[in-house]
Amino acid sequence: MKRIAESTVRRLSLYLRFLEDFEKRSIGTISSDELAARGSTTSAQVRKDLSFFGSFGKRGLGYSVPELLARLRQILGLDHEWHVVIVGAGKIGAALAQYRGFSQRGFRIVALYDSDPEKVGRTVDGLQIRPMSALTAESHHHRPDIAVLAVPATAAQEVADIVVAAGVRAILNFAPQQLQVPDTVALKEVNMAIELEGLSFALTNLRM
Amino acid sequence: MKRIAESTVRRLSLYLRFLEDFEKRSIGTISSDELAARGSTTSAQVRKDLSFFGSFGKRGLGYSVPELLARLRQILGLDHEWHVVIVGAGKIGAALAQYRGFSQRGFRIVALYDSDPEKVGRTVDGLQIRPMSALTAESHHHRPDIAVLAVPATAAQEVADIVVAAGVRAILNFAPQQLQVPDTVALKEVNMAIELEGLSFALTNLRM
DNA sequence: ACATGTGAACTGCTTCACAGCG
DNA sequence: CGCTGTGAAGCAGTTCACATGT
Repeated sequence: MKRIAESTVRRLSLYLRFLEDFEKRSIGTISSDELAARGSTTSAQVRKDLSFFGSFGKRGLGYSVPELLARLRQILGLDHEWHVVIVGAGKIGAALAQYRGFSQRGFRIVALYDSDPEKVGRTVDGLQIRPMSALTAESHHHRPDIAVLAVPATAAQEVADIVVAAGVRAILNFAPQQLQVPDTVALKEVNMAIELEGLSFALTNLRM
Repeated sequence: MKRIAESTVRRLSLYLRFLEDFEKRSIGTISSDELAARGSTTSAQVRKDLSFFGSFGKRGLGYSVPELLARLRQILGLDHEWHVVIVGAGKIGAALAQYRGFSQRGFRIVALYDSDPEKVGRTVDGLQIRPMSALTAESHHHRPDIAVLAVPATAAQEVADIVVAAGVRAILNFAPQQLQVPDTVALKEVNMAIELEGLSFALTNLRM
């Protein structure tokens, strides 16, 4: 299979959301034009994105909403449950643990870790915070697929090494620190300060 | 001035961080090669990125760390303070309000709003939560440049319209909802569920 | 001699435009 | 006839390679 651009995958996620909405409104068929209008893209882009994975539409008619929905879930790997561990039970880690959007799409949070003895043992949304030192051993049982890092920048690389050694194959990093991981591990960085700086740049350079 | 790619701006933010680190370690001069090694990019990329804004280096030598630092701050618009309002004082909004990374770079949080009367009046990190209904009037006083939205998806567009009408010219949106704003307003979307789905895709399609 | 700054080549994503099929 | 699926064209971002300046 050909390599798929990250931008394409992002759009597939968006199409999935729009289709869920169309399904809720009992719309059975949708054209690439209508899907495009909902995101801010073009019908050609929609068709091209989907064409990497097969031919799901009917010429002259469009796409069956339930069928395309099922296909997209399958393509994105959302047709089964993923096990997620969150490392760092500070404000952000705790907020993520409680975020409904995750469980809703089959991301099951199997454990929450923190190295601070003060926090260990407390409960967040029905999940007891476990000591960081237990992560490796408990991973044999939980078999996490994805680790979400919400730790201080200074600890991030060390934690990343630990979760990778524990068998995690994907990392979502909220720590403001560029991580190094083997290229067998998928990595996404979310850096709120960098987003704000992008806005600062836009404010400084766009207008005025 | 030529249009600058978003990817370029992101890298400038990274260079800024690396330079701060070099400065802390009292390194006075740095080559594009050394900067590139720190991010995961190439020296040509570093030089090209900087070349959009001028010639800051000395041939045969490299870049002066303090000088390039000052230039980057200026380019990114970080040489003065921005006023930020946060809308939504739930878990994520509260976590953002307390996040040190913002104030550290000159983003001053001037107000925190919520429409829930239960939350209004409480204090988060020294900031009293104000009722959403007060946003427009208080904006005459606070003059916010940037709004951070941490509200439910269903409220996001309505809130965006309100803050735009109140004079905000940049929005950082954490709500899982694609926003429509006039093209005079800069917009960044942070969607954690979409990042996770990108990892799910990678796990499903990379290996196996 | 060495590292920058930059046109030129290249790579890859997006848009176009139309043939193909229901 | 309408809308998909897709090669081809167009465009934007990255990499190359070297002339230039210190």
